[in-house]
Amino acid sequence: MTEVRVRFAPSPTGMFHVGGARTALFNWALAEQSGGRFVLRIEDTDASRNRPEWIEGIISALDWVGINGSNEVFEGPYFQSAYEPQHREAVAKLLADGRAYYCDCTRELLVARTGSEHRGYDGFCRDRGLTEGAVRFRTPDEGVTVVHDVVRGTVEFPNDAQEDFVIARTDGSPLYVLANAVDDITQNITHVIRGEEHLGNAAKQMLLWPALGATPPIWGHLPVIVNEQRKKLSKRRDKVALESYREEGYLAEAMVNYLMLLGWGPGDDREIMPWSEMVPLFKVEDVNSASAFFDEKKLRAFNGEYIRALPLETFEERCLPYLDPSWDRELFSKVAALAQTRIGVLSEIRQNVDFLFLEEPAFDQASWDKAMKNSPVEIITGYLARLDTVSWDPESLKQALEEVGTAQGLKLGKAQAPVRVAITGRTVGLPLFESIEVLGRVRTQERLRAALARLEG
RNA sequence: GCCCCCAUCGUCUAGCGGCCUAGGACACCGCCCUUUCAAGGCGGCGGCACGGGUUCGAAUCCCGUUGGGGGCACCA
Repeated sequence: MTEVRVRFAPSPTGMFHVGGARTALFNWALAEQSGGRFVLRIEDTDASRNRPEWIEGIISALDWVGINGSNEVFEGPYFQSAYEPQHREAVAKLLADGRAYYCDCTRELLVARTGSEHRGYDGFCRDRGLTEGAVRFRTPDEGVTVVHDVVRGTVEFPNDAQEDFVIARTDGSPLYVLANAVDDITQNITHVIRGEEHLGNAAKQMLLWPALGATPPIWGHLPVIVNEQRKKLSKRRDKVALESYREEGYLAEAMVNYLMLLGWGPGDDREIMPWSEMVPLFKVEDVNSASAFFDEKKLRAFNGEYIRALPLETFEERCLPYLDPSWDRELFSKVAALAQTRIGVLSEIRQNVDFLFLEEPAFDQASWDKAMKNSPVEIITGYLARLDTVSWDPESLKQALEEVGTAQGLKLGKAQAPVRVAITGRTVGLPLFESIEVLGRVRTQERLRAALARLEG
């Protein structure tokens, strides 16, 4: 069998998004498992909508999920704009072969003639023998065009519903369907695995490939990823940029794992699985043909798993970007392990440990009110009284508060609340006595006194 | 309007004619553990859209209905 050559062909018209990442990953898995090639082709032929930073974004996002040139499977990136001569050549060939013809009908003229916005082109210029204008591909009038799709099976398109579509503008510049097919042909692509929105293009390209003297590739159209309204993820409405997830503190490994499971499963009951184990198991044929909802809750759960699996030191390093540079690294190290089981996204590290570094804990009134319900003054005063002499370890610190609580008829669960808020500013957080131990005697006393003042003030 | 795709718990999926009393995961709800919150353990809730066939037998095959979605540019 010939080498598998897949491609991923994004157009740089915005932030790179999760749907694109999944498509890329599926292609990447295919190439990697077969020892084939993954071709990255940037489809930058719409200059008005392209921006260099979007191209940069695509490359760095792919790199983040593990798709990059350090693996020999990777080929490119190629830029579609560089191949315009070939595209024009193909148009010329189609024209010369009589497979395409010039057309000078304007949109308005066409609508006027057919009496409908939706009837499509009527073939008016087919035999007018024009020598300039837009170029249309002559489609068959009867029969069906069959697309054999690895995820959907046999899909038939009636030819009478297929208009003679435009392959080059009046100014001679080639259009997407044509350029895309030409590039796939010249780059020897064997499998075109892309989003479902291209299924209609496959019907056109199924006609184009043979007309250009090539055997059509194996097609595979992946289901779209949808939002809670079951609509295709949109850059406008939805949080789709891979970069934003990365910034929030999602680990690439978790994102990759989650994305692969959107429409595909390894077949057994496992879900958390490293890339290396998914690759040999992946089959496009097994990809679900129904659209899939992007569930950030589940992504977050996956991310939590991956965060907890990190060696402590690695975890600390990964947290650094979310902490102030001025914050003492050693101090952070003392509580990092306690925080590791408590966050689902790296950025959440901050609210867990900030009390250690801030001059004054970040109080919010609601937490304060909630915690200062049961004899807070007595508790804090009582605890303060013991802090001068108590042995400074979690167990002793706990015992001391327990006793103070008992004196007020409160169990530890209740008694710790005012102290916790006084110390950390929050009602939930890391284990209290470990936190106090790390904070230190002096700062702890200061905070308790400050809380007292606030209670009495 | 035309073309096309899709349909298993709320969500992602397993299932590819009998192993299904439909399995797992996330979410949700209990309980245990417990200094809060997590993590962990145990348990629970919850689904084959509907109607016809085919078959000894259908979540699995066929048809229809309904419901979702994608596409119909001299964009990509």
